[in-house]
Amino acid sequence: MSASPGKEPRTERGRETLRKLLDAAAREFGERGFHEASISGITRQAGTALGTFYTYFDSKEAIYSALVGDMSQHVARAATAGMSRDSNGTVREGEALAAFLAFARDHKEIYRIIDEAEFADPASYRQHYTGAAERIAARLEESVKAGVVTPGDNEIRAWAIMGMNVFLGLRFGVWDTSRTIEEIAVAAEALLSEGIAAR
Amino acid sequence: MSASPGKEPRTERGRETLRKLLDAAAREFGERGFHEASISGITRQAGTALGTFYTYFDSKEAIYSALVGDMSQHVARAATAGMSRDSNGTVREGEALAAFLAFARDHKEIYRIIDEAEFADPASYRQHYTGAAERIAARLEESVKAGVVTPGDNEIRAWAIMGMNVFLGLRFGVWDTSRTIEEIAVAAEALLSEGIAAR
Amino acid sequence: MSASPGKEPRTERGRETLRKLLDAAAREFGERGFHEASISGITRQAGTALGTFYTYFDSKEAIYSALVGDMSQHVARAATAGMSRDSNGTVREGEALAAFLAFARDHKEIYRIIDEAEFADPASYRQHYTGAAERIAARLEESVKAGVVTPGDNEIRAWAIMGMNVFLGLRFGVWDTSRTIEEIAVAAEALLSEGIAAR
Amino acid sequence: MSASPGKEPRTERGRETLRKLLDAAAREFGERGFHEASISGITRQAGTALGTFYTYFDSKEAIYSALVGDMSQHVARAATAGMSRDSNGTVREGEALAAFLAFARDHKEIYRIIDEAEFADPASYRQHYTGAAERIAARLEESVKAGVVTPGDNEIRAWAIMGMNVFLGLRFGVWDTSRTIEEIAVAAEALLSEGIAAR
DNA sequence: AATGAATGAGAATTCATTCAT
DNA sequence: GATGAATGAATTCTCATTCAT
Repeated sequence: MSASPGKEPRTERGRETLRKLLDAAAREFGERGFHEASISGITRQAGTALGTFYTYFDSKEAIYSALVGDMSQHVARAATAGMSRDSNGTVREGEALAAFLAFARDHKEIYRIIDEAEFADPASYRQHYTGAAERIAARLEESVKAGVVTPGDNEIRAWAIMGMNVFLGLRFGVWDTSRTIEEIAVAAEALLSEGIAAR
Repeated sequence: MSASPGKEPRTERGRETLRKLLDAAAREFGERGFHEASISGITRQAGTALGTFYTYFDSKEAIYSALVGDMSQHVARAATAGMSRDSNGTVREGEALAAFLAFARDHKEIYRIIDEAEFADPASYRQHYTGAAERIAARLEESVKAGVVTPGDNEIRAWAIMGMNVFLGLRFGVWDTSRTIEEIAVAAEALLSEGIAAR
Repeated sequence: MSASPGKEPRTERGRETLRKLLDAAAREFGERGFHEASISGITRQAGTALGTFYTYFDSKEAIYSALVGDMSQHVARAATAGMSRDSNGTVREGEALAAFLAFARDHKEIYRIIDEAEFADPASYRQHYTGAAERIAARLEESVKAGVVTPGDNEIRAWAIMGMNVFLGLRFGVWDTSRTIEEIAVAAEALLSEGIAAR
Repeated sequence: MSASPGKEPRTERGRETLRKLLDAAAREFGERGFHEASISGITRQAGTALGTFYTYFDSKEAIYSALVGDMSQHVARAATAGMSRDSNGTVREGEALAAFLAFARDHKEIYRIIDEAEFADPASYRQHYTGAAERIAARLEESVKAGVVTPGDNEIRAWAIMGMNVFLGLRFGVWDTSRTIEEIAVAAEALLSEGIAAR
């Protein structure tokens, strides 16, 4: 399913091996990073022979790309899942941030894998963040229509919000977990809804 | 000055060679990224012999570290230089963002170099962003005292603002320059000062 | 029939598969040469599964050998077929060359396959050229008896004639076809019958 | 001198190493053929480290190409050297053949290296044989002017003569040396000067 | 200080062949 | 007979680092 073109497994046994390889790759890339990771490390963790890797993937880049795509979906799903059905506006963005922070704490390797794509697989990296920004912008659009968000340039806002989330996730999700997620999310939502200028 | 300890140049000629190596390294790392870059690529661009590299640096990591430190200072100086003497509060942050965007457009390699440090030299990466966040937080503190910014958790705010800046810089500084810097800075400052919630 | 010993097909379906493999091998070896050719390339072109190859052949060498033998027969038959029933002497050799040139133009892969056997399967190579030389020598013998060719060392002559044919075939059959076959054959026959020394 | 571009040695020590590599390559390719030969085999025979190979050559193909060029010159020089100062016409061609046969007997590896180039490095192969044919054609031209050779298509004749020589060299120079060189050369010259048709 | 040759560990990739289904 | 997944040895090539001059 995420094998290289022409290398899709045709039997059940093949599908199992492919899955083992992808799982092993997530571990290997997560632990060692793209460049330090090795195909033989992946197959060792997967419990297959070295050559088996090439039954399903063309190269190290190919499996990495497949993986980034996979994980990008996971992150998107986690953020969406964190939003309550009927919230909108800055509240909804706060929920998304909280969900993202929780996800980052649980899946530190995903952070590493997606962000290293900026250098190892730029196309996937761009696609991941462009997609995320578009989803935020679409939510803002909706909220503007609903009258809970002021009109404005939602593309710029979306990239600003995403940047906030990513850096808060790195700082308070991955590097240091001594603060509660609540705390971070509340502060960020306040900034987002009312700004910080004294009036 | 940024040579490895014990390898500082002692003559004028030595200082020149060191400078040539650092400039060449900025180009090489900027063009090819840390892992694809090679020492021989650096010395080729510097016009020196391969062995000369080790007269000034202990390793590839060492010169990379030196470079990240260098660039980190440049970025900080550029942001500071963009702020007018007597501005404060969100206005000052808007000016810092504008200055940063201008710098990013002129020095696209900084993203490649500083951000890849997350994987190639995590200590420098952390130091760069921690330093930047501290400077933002300190400015906010001042502004709170001056009464132009509401009291709040300035550490969280600082990381949020920094994230905004970094992603706006990547999206509208490096990837696509069809929007004016003004436009971006104004929208970001509005978000920052008043938020986006309708009242 | 040309399968490896003990692997001859026993059913009609088997005979078809064998034929598909041999045809595919001619294409694969012709296009890519012995070393670049791969079993999987052969089975891909044949439209069979990889493992099926080993139902009929013991190894890559085995099918290559079978193929060289096949082609060797084709070449011999083509040369013979070009000779008119009652010609002899140098006329007959001229006809054989013309037939060979026509064959080479139509089957450029034979050079690639037969000549590469010098390195990939020396026994077959030797057998091919020794056989061809013997046939030429036998024809010369006949012609000597018929009084149209002067007595002489027909083994040496046969190898000389064969060398001529092979290089004229490569140069004017495979590499460049701007000259007519007639032209080449006439010039070669003249050389062969009267030599080139002025008298 | 025959290193890959940009890899020419700059010191005496370098020139020595390059020479060792080329000599080792001639042995390795001669013994094992292009495909069976390995870089590590070459460096083992040369007594250098594996990596040293890449100080001078870009690839296995590159050193092979350099070698074919080298050997092509050797062969040409040997054939020329065998011709007596004032001979011409078919006599001269007979001398060239005798010289070539002697050379082939002494340097069987050269035969193998140049002929395998048809598959491993076609450009060099073509260049080698095209050059040889041009030299023969030029000699014939001269002899025609001198009145010792009849006018005719000297390009076709040259390729025919070259083919004769190559196959006689393979058969009676490399495969089997039970006949004397004299014997072969005399028979070939007779064929060439008077042809074999009875009159 | 500068030079550039030498080193060798390390990694990706290929592919003939085997074998269970 | 046919299938296609699994195997792993073998090979090429890279490059940071050392060192003699």
